[in-house]
Amino acid sequence: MVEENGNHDSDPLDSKGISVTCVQSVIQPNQQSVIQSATGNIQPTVLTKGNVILVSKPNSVIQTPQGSLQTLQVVVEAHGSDDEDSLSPQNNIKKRRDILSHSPSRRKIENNLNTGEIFPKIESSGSDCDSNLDSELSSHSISVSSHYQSVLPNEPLHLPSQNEDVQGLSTITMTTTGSTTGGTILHYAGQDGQFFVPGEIVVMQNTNNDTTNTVLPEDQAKKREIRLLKNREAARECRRKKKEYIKCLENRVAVLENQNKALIDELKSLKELYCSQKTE
DNA sequence: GGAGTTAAGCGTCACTAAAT
DNA sequence: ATTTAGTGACGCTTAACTCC
Repeated sequence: MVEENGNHDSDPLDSKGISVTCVQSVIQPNQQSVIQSATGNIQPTVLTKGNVILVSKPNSVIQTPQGSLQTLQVVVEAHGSDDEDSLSPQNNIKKRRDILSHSPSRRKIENNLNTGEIFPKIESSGSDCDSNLDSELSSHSISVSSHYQSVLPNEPLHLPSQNEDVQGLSTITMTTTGSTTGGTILHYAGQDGQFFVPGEIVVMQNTNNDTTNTVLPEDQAKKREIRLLKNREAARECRRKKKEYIKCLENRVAVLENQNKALIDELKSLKELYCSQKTE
């Protein structure tokens, strides 16, 4: 709630979102004071010169033994790490952007795919249901470099080399047998299993030997879903903190400007006093 | 009222540092 | 080495605003 501190090491926002911070001297009392926040908490605090009073609630008040009251603005400041992060080497940023420019967003890829009408359009509305569908679709699609092979009924189905151990594709030898209306019956070679596939069959063949995401197990999709959910919440929290940080910086600017103005006025009056005493 | 612009917010991806 | 949390960047949507 209230912190009096002289160094710059404290975290601006603790894990519970309570602002605890310190900035350079905004208020410099040199006697014992009572800090009273708007919530009514009273903490006797000794303030030495150069320290700072920060409150997380607006309209808090400082009360000195002399009885003078001072309404405070909320001032919260993050420690230097944020600024340091933003000052990372230029080539580092360039590198990142380079990578990003060569790695278009998933949505973009989806749009490209959608124009080919291979997949149903994926709506990104953020609902759980949609994100399920989203994750499932992206889980089961092969990489962008995959190509597609159309198979017509009664035609032999050409799969990747059977020597390749491509999970879910080459390990299953299939032949198309007699087509039924609007679909094809597929048989697993050497097994009794068979299933009906309505419409034209499209085989997605992975060309880069990446076997890991050909078919993702259910728990992998679930993991992804959890990761996305967590990241979504993390992003929300991150934005909230950022907003708060910017607000606090703006408040600090206002306070420092006021202080600067007061100091200029004080200097001016002292100069006048000095001049008048000198002329006497 | 429709078109264009802008700012804010969101979800996602990629990356990093810290924790395990 | 792997996992996790935090964050910058990107693309998208939407609301508010301005101009014609």
